[in-house]
Amino acid sequence: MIELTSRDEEVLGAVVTDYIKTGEPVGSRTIAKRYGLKVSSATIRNVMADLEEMGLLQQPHTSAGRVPTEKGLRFYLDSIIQFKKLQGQERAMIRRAFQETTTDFKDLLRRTSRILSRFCQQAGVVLWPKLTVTRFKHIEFIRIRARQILMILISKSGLVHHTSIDWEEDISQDELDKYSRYLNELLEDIPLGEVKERILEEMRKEKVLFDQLYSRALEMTQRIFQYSLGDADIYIEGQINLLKNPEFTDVDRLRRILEAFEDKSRIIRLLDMTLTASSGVQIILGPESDLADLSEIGLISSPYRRGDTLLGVLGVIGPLRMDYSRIIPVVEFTADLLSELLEDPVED
Amino acid sequence: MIELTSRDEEVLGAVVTDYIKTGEPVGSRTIAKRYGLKVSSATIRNVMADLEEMGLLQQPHTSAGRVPTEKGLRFYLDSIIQFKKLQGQERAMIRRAFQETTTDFKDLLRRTSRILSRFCQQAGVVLWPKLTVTRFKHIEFIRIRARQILMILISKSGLVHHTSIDWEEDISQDELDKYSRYLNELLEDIPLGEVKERILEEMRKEKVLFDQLYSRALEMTQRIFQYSLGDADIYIEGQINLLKNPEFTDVDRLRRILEAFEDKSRIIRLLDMTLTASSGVQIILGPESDLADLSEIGLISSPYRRGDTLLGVLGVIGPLRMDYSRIIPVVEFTADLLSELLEDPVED
DNA sequence: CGCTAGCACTCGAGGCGCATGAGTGCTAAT
DNA sequence: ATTAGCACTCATGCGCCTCGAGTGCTAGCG
Repeated sequence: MIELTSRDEEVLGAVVTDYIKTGEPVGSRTIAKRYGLKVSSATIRNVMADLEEMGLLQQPHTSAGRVPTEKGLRFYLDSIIQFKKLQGQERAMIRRAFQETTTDFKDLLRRTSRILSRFCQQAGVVLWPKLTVTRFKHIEFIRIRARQILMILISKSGLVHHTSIDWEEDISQDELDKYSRYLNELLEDIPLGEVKERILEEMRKEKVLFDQLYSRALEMTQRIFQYSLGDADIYIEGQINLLKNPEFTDVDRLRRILEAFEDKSRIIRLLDMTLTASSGVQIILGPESDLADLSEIGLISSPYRRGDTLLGVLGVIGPLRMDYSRIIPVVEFTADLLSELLEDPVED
Repeated sequence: MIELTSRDEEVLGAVVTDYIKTGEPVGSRTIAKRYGLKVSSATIRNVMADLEEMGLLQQPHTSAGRVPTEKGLRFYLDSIIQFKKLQGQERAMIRRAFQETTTDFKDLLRRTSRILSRFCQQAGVVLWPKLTVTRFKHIEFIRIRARQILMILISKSGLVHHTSIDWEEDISQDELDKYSRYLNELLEDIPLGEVKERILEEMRKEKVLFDQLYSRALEMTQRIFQYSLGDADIYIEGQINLLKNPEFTDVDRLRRILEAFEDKSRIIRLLDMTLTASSGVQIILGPESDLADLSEIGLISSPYRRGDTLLGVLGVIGPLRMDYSRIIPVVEFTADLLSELLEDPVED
């Protein structure tokens, strides 16, 4: 563990703050003048030399100012940072942005992502919960044409999921309706994660009991649950904001990053890392993530929930140099707000 | 109408071809040497001077080669261009890309968009058809909680659309089921575009006939159809490919364009322009579109259909300087392929 | 009369040198 | 321990120059 005197911390804090603001290496004079330290620039220089030795700062070249290293940034985030409290006005703005709210779940998440991106001027991201955490509400089979069946699954919270499947034999709509009724009863209120087991269990019973009348229904459901559920998905919005960061004027660098976004599984893994941790805002700096091509970005994230169950994670992705002191409160507030919106008004 | 000698056309064609390939202004020598014209560079120079006078070419600065103007490009596209025939191999590749096909409609369109972007190394775009062209198949109301109802609408082709609405009074699921049954019968096989009228008509009847039993169902449906349907949507994929074009290394320019993409209604309008024209590949050059911020891009598009009905438009968006001779066949082929995939295998 | 060879001219791109100044590290004095 | 002072470093920007790709024009050729 690193031990710093309070002056060291002040200096490190000042360097990070200034660097975040300007994007330029910070010199000793600037700090002595602008950050209310009661010492001369020469002293600052000595301190900075120490910090450099500790690996918290670095010099792009000999005659330039200092820039925080990733380690220095991490230390700043862990120990020194002071948040800008969110103004009532800003809170109101975010709240208002949520106002024109559809009741559609996916829309809500996408909008959240957009709000994050707009308020932080970076890319906003929302991890869409695995379906498995929600409870079964309703299932419906619809015969689209011969041997093609559309299945619609609705969760208790109003999430709609649909897949169409090809089935070997043609099944009439009447028959399918029977299946629906049967399954709706069978699966009532079961968490979607447990449906598979429930079905298996039932299949064993059925085989013996009433002559496989519904075994086809069970098999069908089984097959559907096999694939399409399970996997999480994400919404990334406002990637264009990343273009505004001077660090990404280099097109090649930017492209590498956006290409990494293309492959969403990477980002999902990144977000998953923060999902395990029970709560609060988390920050992952690219280099810590061990994910190639993501080394130049940072993620500020917070889980959101409905009542007691963790649903997913939302956050902001930007360059390592971003205004953490402002974005962190925004992310936190947004997560709270979203959780609040998801709270069932009346549960019955 | 412009009249050109065949040599003029050859020269113009060569300039455009070379410019498209290299992105650099083209000099007279290059053309004389590389494009099999049997005349000297001096002659070419004279021809080019003529073409410039006609507004088909222009010079970035006095001592540079020529670059086609938008007018020149248009002329080239209308009269001179020769398509590279799509190799059987390429066809096979595109076909294969479609292979791993979900039966989900939206997925299919999104994938199409991605395929276009990948094969043309530009942004792919697919206009998602207005729901109104398809026919009614099934409707279902589900009570999510008190006073919140989820409506699911399924079209004959397996398209799923859902919205949730807040209703003033609480309605029991049993009651809602009645509505569903009633409406399913009432609206059977009606084009979604005509549902509104059908409902209005029915409302008039109902009011008199059986005591407004279903008037609530009608009103509900009415309200839903009011909003959420009707509007088209698009999938744009592979915007990152645009970064590869040297004309977009200038970040500001790129940002303007991507911001224009953000506001999808603009692009929709652009695509709509080509939807009216009954068929075949169409090309719109940015400056012709009268849409601000889109002046630096070109669109190559083709409608796709199911059987006889036009469903939507797909295409490729890129800089004005792109490889039309290759992209046009790709777009055409893809549109055909998609139409083919959408063809109902067995209609019943 | 159309084509071409030749030539003078234009002008952007890129390389070089130099001055500038922000910033450093070190040393000696307080 | 802090600071003033100084010599040193090096990226940046500017002016200058050269180079060469490309042009337009003119005169001569078939």
